[in-house]
Amino acid sequence: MPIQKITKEEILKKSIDVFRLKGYHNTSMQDLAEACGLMKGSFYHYFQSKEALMKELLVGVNTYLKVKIFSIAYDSSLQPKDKLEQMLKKMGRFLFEKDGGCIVGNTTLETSGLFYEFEPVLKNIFTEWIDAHKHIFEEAGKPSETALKLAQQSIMELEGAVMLTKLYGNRDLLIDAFNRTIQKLD
Amino acid sequence: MPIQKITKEEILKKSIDVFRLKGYHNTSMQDLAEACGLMKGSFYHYFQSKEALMKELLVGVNTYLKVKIFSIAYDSSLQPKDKLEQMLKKMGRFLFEKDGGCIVGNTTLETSGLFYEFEPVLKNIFTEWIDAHKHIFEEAGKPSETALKLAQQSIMELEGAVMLTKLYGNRDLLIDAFNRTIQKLD
DNA sequence: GTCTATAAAACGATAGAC
DNA sequence: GTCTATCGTTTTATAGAC
Repeated sequence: MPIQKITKEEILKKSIDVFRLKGYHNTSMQDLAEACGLMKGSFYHYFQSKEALMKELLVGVNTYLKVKIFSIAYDSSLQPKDKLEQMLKKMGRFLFEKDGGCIVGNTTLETSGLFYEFEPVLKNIFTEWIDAHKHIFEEAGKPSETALKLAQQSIMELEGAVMLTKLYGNRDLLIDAFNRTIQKLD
Repeated sequence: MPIQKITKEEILKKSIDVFRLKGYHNTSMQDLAEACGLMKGSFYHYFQSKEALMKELLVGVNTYLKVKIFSIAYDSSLQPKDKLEQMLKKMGRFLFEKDGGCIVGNTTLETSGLFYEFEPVLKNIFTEWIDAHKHIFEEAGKPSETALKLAQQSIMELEGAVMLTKLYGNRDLLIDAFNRTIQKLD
């Protein structure tokens, strides 16, 4: 029995870094293989196709965000402002951990309208993200409709900030966006 | 057989539609050729490479935006609010004319950090866009630093709105972002 | 004949898949 | 490793306009 050099989870983790840096179409199986220390053919023992790999990766990101970040919005031991601050702090780490910006935003712009395979999970991520912010704004006393608009606005501004941060290499733009999101609680 | 089927300008115009729909890497010379009614080899009569074609295309977009849209910010016959409304209205037409969202935002997320060839023109577009908004906010009485932040915030929110509009197919998100930009004048 | 826009064919490289 | 398809690109040929 051959030894297992790498687990499926480790492949997914390494692949995120490559995809967020190079994009979906511009990343080859060869690129992923090199990042994982595998022969490119070996990938097909773990995943049916490049598309299936990307889809599983996005589902994993969805789970991570839901469990580790969005869940903070529903933690009853925290005040609204603390919730928002903690969420944004963790989101900042998620975005800045490696170069390349936001894998969710990048993949959305690159594939939505083309690959119906990715759309459900991408929509789910943004919907849960918006819902989490909405919940906090409601808890802070905003009417439901207002809370929704503020939440949508926050997420749009963050994704736009990530875009300009990636282009200009200036993280202050994202910090500003974080601060404005917190000010929306008032 | 006619000696010229298409002009360089027409090629650029048709290519924008393909690139914004399919993205840069996922668009093949074959795709562009079909959109233009040419053989793919014939493209090299007009452009040195796919990269050179994209760069010229982006420079053309920059010129279009500068002349047709950003210039409104400096039209002395208009009030600040009218300027902003006209700019956003024209930007909306530019974004919704065809499917695929914003060619500038799409290309930024797909190529910045990878292709240094595109970065100068992409940066220039965003800088001129932000400057135009900043100018209007200053004219409306905002201090320079405040005007800059409001301008950056507006552009980030618009690009984020385009992203979610592309994903959800719901243009109301962009309309809301337009309206909030106008409200920032108060 | 010369010039030019296009077609046609073929190149080496690399893609995703097995 | 090996397949086949397709990528971006290059080269060659051809069809009109002068």
